[in-house]
Amino acid sequence: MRLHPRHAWDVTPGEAVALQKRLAADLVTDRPIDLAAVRLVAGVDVSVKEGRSQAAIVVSTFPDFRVVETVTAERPTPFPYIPGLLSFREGPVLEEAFGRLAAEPDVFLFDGMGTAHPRRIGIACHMGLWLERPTIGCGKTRLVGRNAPLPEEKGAHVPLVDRAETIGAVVRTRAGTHPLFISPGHLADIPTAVALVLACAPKFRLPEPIRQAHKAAGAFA
DNA sequence: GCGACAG
DNA sequence: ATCTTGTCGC
Repeated sequence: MRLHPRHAWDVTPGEAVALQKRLAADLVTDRPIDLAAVRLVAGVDVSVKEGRSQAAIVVSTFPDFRVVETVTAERPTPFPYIPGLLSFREGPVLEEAFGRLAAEPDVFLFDGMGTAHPRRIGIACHMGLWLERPTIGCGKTRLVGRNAPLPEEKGAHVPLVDRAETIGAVVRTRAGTHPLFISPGHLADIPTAVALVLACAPKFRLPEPIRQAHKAAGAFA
């Protein structure tokens, strides 16, 4: 895919925070995804083994999830894990993997946050700027925000709120399991992000594209 | 100063 | 994220 890099990744944590504040102003997080037009969805994930970061992007058809393309990339892990700065740890290897992608997915699902972030720019937002295509953040645990009790039934969702701002939604993709923290990345909005994630998780807690990417990322020794 | 803290 | 076997439950 053609990428649109906005800066180099070799920065200090302090510089990373400054970059996030500048980039956040360019995000579009109130645009509905045209769900009826979605034909291809991509799942994005990174695993780390012995100081090496391994990225996988798996593109599949929607809504039947048949894999049409898988790309991977691997390189030394360049940045420590610091809550709020995940992009700077996983961005470089993802950039390399995106560059190898031939397909042009209609939407990308990320393992991590979108706007549900202290500065409203999680990894799904950040890479969305590189892709200039709709992206969605799918966190397995909370980074920031509070929410009202979530009903037990599959499909239930409540707003995720931080500093009086609704930044995403807590979503029950499956009864009897922990919910997902969903938020728009770039070129998306909360309602359609939630709807797409639910459509991508007909059977398991995690959306199918992310399950496929997770499997691919951890599967190349 | 004391907690919280995506992957 | 990763270290790690068997085991409880649908």
